[in-house]
Amino acid sequence: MSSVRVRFAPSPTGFFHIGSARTALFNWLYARHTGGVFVLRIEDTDKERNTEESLQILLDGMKWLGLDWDEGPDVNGDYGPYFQSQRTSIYQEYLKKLQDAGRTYERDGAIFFRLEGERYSEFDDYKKCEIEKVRAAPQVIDDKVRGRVERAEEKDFVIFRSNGEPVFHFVNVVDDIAMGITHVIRGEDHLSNTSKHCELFRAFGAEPPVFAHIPLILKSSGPGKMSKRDEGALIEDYEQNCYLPGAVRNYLCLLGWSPKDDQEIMAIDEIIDRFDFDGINQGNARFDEKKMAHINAEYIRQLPLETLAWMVSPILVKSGLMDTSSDEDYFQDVLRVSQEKMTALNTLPSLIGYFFTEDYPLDDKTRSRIFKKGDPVDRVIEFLSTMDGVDEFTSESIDAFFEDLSARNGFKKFEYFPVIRFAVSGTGGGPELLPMLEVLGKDRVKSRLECFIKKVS
RNA sequence: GUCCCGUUCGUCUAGUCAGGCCUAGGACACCGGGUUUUCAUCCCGGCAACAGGGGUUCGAAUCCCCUACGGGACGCCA
Repeated sequence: MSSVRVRFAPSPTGFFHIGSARTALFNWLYARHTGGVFVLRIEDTDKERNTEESLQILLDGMKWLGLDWDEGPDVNGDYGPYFQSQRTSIYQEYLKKLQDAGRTYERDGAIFFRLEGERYSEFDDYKKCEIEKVRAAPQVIDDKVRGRVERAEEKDFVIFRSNGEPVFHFVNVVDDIAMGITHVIRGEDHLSNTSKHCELFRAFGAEPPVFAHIPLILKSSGPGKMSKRDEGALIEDYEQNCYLPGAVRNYLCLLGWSPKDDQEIMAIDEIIDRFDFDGINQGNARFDEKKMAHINAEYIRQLPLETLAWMVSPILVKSGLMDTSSDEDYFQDVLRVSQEKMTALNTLPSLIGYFFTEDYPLDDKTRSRIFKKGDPVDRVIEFLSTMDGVDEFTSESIDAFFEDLSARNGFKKFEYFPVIRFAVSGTGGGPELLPMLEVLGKDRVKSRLECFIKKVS
């Protein structure tokens, strides 16, 4: 039995940031690795930004990534409620403890937390004014990622605003105590807050949890950490763009954590098994959309055909290429020959669209390439006029037919292939030609070739 | 400005804690070749890094110090 309790404590802001998602992921991985409990706590004290919709985006994102929580919204636990907006009485109770201990005072209507130590006054270059400082004892944390970090807080800080609401540092610590959180895994941007939090833990007579400050995700180019405006920063966009959640999750695992051998594509169970603090890096990681796309492509190509089919079907329906009455066997055949060429699901309408419509566009670049030397249409006419001789329309028989044709008239196969591909698909790429022709079927190929001849003549 | 954290190919990283096994490994990207007589797949090859300077040591990517650079925090935001 494990006693580990970790939490992810997002505040709903209307989007699910990739950095938050990775923090959630690392907490989740650690909980699953240790057999501990993963708590989802919603920090919704900022009333302005917290709407029902914002919460939904967050929960959807968590579910999409497969990060299930053991306690939190919709999942009852012994430490609820899990919305900070519903915990005001708990905060009042804890505030009273500090007040009774003489660790608070009021100024300008706000309640401050009083540090212990020698007080003095100093000009603050940052705030450009004289402020009261405190020589407090340094708080030493034994960070699981960074090792020993020592920092002294030097100013009293607000714990309740003048409007009566508690601030982040206060609720965060109180909830961690009240919810029995044992390990706090969060972004490095909180490292400097940790001395504040330790002061509070100690003032409450509680031993601080184990801290692990994970590196931040930096924008792919330019300075600074990833912000919501950067390309690829929002989890909901990946869902929108038909990324596979497992691929996104796999990539996120690799940003700031390493299994230490050269493995990259890993099943989630294996990652859970191998995930631990010593695999977490100290340096920040720069986001790389190309690598993300690469891992997504690997996942797509490994997908079982049935799974691929139900993922792709709505995409094609949406783009108007397919409807519910479409031929299921044909659809599966198309996917079977095309899967190895796929790199992204949202580009599928352009990659395999021609399988589903007779009104496919002819790519200009390919057209000029094919028509550069001589008139290849003759070849199409020739093939069309003799293709009735092919009984079974399979890769093998079509291949044999071309061999035969070549032997008779002296043309090489490659003098037929490009133009025939172009004629039946309008593109210069795609699956291997012969299997593709087989899937399209004799009738479709024949009528497309006829149309093509009319179109280009 | 003050405090905290960091720094290995363009990028993610292995190697650092326990100094010799490192001629520094893998992956993405890029470049070249091949397969596929197509391509956005696949295979092979190539390019490319220990931030700089001082120490310690027989020996330093690895330990120590300094500098530079990067990141973060310094809110009655979270």
